[in-house]
Amino acid sequence: MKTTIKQVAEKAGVSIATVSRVINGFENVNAETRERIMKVVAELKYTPNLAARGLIMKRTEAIGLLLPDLHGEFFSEVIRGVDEAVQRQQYHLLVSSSHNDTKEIEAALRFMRGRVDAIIVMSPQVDSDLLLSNLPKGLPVVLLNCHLNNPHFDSIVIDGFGGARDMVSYLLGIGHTRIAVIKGGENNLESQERLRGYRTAFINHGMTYNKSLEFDGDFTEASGYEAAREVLELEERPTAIFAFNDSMAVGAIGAIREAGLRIPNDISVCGFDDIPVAKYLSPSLTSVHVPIHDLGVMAVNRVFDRLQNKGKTSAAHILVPTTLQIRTSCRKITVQQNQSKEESSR
Amino acid sequence: MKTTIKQVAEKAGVSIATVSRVINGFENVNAETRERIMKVVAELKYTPNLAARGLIMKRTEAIGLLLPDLHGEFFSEVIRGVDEAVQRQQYHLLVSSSHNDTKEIEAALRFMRGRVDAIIVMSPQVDSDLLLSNLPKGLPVVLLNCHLNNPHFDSIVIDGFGGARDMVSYLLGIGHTRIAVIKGGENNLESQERLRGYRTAFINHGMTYNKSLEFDGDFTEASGYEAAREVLELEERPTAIFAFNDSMAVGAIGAIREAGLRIPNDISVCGFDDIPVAKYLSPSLTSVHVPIHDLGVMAVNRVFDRLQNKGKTSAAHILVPTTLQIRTSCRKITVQQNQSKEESSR
DNA sequence: CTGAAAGCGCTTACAG
DNA sequence: CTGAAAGCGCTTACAG
Repeated sequence: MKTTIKQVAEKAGVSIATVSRVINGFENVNAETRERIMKVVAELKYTPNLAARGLIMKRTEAIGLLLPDLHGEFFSEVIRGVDEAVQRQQYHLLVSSSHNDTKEIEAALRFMRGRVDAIIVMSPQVDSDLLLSNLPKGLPVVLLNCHLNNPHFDSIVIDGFGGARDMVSYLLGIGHTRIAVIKGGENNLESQERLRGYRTAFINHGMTYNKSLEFDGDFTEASGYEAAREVLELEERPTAIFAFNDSMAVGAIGAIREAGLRIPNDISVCGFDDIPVAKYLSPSLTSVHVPIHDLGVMAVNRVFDRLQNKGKTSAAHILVPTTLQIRTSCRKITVQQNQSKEESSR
Repeated sequence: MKTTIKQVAEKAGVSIATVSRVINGFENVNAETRERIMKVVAELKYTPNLAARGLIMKRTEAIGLLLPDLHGEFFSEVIRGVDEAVQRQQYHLLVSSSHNDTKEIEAALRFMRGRVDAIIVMSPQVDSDLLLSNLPKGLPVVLLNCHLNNPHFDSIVIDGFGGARDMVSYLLGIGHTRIAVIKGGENNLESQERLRGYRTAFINHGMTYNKSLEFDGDFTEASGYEAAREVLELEERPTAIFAFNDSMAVGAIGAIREAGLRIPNDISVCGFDDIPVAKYLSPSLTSVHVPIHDLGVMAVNRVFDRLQNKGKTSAAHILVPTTLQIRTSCRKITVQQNQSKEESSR
C-alpha cells in the first residue's frame, strides 16, 4: 500500500542504501543516479517512514506535551507557545490532554515512549512515581506548574502566591476590604498557593481575612458563574470578587450582569492568568498577568537544553513571576462605603 | 539507556518472544514464567517502545490532526472533541498546528507518516495535490471545513452560507437594515461563504446589500477591534455589526465600549461560532451556533469508519447545519430609527 | 509452553 | 560512487 524505500530502490535499479543517501541529501552520490532516484521518488510519491527512521536514529524529532484539560484559552495558549518553539527547532509536537484519571495518564505516558525525545508535563495530578515508572529513564522531563518537588526533573512554576498577594494588596490599597475569592478545586495545589497569597496580603496589611468569603470553583466559567451567584446572595455584598482564573471571572461577570449589577460601579471583579480575551471584555478585566505563551516557550527551551547537553546540565527550577495587569474592572472605594458595609458585617 | 525487551528477556532468562507474549497478555505462557517476567518488567521499569511495535503491527493507534492556528477558543474546542473521541477508542492524538506556509504544512504532513493511522486536516490553505503528494496513499484523510472538492477524501463542512444568511435574516427581521460585517481574510473560503450568506439574506428580503459596509478582518480579536473602530467612524453609523466569528465580535465589543457606546442600545453586535465564552460575555453574544466540539467527534467517527471498513465504504461529505443562538446583544429597531438614519446615507 | 528466525522500514559503518 | 549486511525494538508464524 504505502511506498517504501525498497520499492523505490527496485524501480530505480539501485540499493536501498543509495536511496537512503539521496533522501538524506548526502553528497557522495553520482549525479545521474541521484536524478534517477529523485524521479522515482516523485513518481511513487515516496515519503520516508519517519517512525522507522526514529527507531534506528534514536531521535524522533518530536517532543510530547501532557495536559490535564483543554477548556478555556489558557491551555491552548500553552500549546501555541510550545508548538511555536518546537517548530523553530524543526521539531514536532505530540499533544495528549483531557486525562481524568491515573489510568489515562499512564496510557498517555506509555504512548509517548519511543515517539518523543522529551516530554513536558502539565498535570496537577501526576506524582513522581507515576512519571518515573511510566517513562523510560533518561528521557528529559520538564514539569510545568506541577508543584512536584523532584529535583530530577526540570520545573517551571508560576508564582501563584505572589500574584494573588499582589492583586489583593492592590485591592486593599484602593479601599476594598470585603473581597470574595473564587477558588480552584480543594486539592488543587495552584489554588492553594493563590489562596495563601490572598490571605497573606490581608495579614501584610494588618488585617484579617474572612474565610466565609472564600468560595469553591473549579476553574471553569460555569463554576465562576455559580460561585458569583452565591456571593451575590450574601447579606452583605463584598465590594470585590477575585476569581483565581479568568475563566471563572468571565463566569462571575455573567452572573453579576444577570443580577442587574454594574461592574465596577456596584462590584469590582478581577481574575488571574490574563488570557488574551481579558483585555477585550467589557469592562476590560483586571488580572494577574501570566506569560502563558512564554511558559510554553520556556519549557521547550529547557527541553532542548537537556537534549543538547545530555546529562551535563542539571535540572533547573524556575519560578515565573507574574505582574499586575490593571484595567477597568475594579474601582476605587471610598472609606464611607466600606464603613457602612462594615457595620452590618456578621 | 532505555530498557528494551532484550534486556528483560536476558534478566528473566527467557527469549524475547516469551516476554512479548507476556507483555501483550497472551494466555499460552507458563504461570511461573509469566510471574518471573512480570517481576523483571517491574524491576527494570520496562515500557515497550510503541513506535517499534507500530512499525511491525502497521498500526500506530494514533491519529493526526492538522490545524492552521491555535488562537481563540475555536480550535481548542475542536482539539477537545477530537481528543475525547479518540481516547474513547483507546487511540492517541498527534496535533500539529500554526502553519503559515506550504513548507511547514508539508513538514507536518511528512512527520505524520508512519506515526498515525489516519489524519484529520483542518487547514483552509491545503490543496489536494499537497495532501496527495505528502501523504502515503491509502491513509484515510478527513477534511474539516476545507472546502476542497476532492471526492477521495471524507469531508465535513460547516454551513457558513446558511448560518450567515439566517443571522442576517434575523437582523433584518428585527428592523436592522444598515448591517456592517467584519469579514475573514480576502482569500478565506469560509469567509466568502459567509459573505455570500450575508448578501443572499438581503436579496431574499428584497433589499440590496451595501458593499461599503463590508470590512476586512482576519478572525482575530485585534482585527475585530480595528474593524469596529472603522465602522464607528462612518458618517452614518450602522445599527448592527455582524462579525464572521466570535473572536472578532469580542474585539468589536471592546472598541464599541471604548467609544462610549452601549450594546445593544446604541448598536447591536453578533458573531459566528458560538464559542463557549460567548454566553458569558456581557451582554451575552448572539451568534451562529456551530457544534464545534461535535465537529471533532464527527471527524473521528469518520476516521474510524474508514479504518474499520478499509476501502469498503466510500467517502462521505457532510454539511454541518448551524443554528441561531439568540442572546441579548442585538435589539429590535423601530422603523423611525432606521428611516432617520437612511436619510443621511451616502 | 518456549525459542530461533524472519521481517517491519529505515540508517550506517564497512568493503570494494 | 555503490551495495551487502547488521541492527534499531518489536511481533508472529513455525518448529519443537
